[in-house]
Amino acid sequence: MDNRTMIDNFASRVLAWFDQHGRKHLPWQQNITPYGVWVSEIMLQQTQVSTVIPYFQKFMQSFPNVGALAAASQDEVLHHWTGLGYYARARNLHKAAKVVVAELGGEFPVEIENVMALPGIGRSTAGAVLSLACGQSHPILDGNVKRVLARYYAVEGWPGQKTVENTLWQFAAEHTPDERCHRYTQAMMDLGAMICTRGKPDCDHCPLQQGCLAYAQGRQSEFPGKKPKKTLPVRTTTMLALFYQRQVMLTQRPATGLWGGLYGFAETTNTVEQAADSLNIQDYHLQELTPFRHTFSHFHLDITPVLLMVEAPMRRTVAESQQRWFSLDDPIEVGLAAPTKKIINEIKQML
DNA sequence: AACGCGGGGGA
DNA sequence: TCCCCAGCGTT
Repeated sequence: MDNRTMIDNFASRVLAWFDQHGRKHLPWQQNITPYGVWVSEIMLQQTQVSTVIPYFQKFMQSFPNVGALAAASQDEVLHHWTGLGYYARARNLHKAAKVVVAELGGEFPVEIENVMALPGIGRSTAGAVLSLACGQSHPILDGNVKRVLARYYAVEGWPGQKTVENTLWQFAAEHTPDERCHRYTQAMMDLGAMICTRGKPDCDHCPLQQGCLAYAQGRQSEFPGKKPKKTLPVRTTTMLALFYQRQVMLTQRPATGLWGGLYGFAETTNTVEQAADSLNIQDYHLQELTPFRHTFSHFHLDITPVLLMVEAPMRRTVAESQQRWFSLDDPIEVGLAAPTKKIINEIKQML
């Protein structure tokens, strides 16, 4: 075990700060349930609080409990994730809900090993849910906590490196108290989000200023260490917005990989004429839309969208059976990537 | 244009 | 076990 006091000096300063300044009125902090905290933590994994809030509220309205989520279709779940990004999070959340219903009697597990066994939940998210929703004492290490600890201890190196991450986990565990762990977990996230920010940390109001090595050395901006950067390759694609009687044709993408399970426009790296030919389109009128760049973590995608107004809907081959026509007059209730939505909006503007 | 974000899955 | 992958908002 460890030899930490129940609440060490570090933790007590963090907790006292939280009592005064911490966030206590976030939507997932009301009527706290493991399910609600779980959903919020998954949404928060790569996304800031202000972005998450409206998504969380709509999600919880549509899927108020784990049973409702498990019973929903994947399209319905991805639709609620449209615009949030990292769509594997939604697929894993949905998959995990089905596991909870099918194998755990609909009860979210309370053993950390069982929580971590669910798809999409690792050590940090498991610790966050169990401490925030169940009052269990577990450390977390999200981006906020990494920043706070890397600065406090002047931890050199990029946290994506295993050794650096292990060091940070050790510090995280060392300070996590047995008592008031729910508030401590929330406090560390708030501290990173509100005080110990990436750009301009507000050290004057930080409860950890005393003892912070980065502050003492005036090196706040050097921690955490930066990810080694590489120039992103550029890929190009032409997106074909097939248009017929105020409807656009979208195709569901494969379940895994980029934009997995989302609906998108037909794409080609050939000419529009060749693409139209291979889609069995005989007569059409072409209109150029606004090209733009969409950037992923690994590459830039330069998108040339074209509006392809067809005279008749093509017959579909078996391979194209994922194709569906969506009316622009109705809400599109499937998952859409941001560029797809952007193109649809441009088309709507023109109508 | 650069940056940062948790976890999955393949090497 | 390591390393690559992923989509946005923010700065």
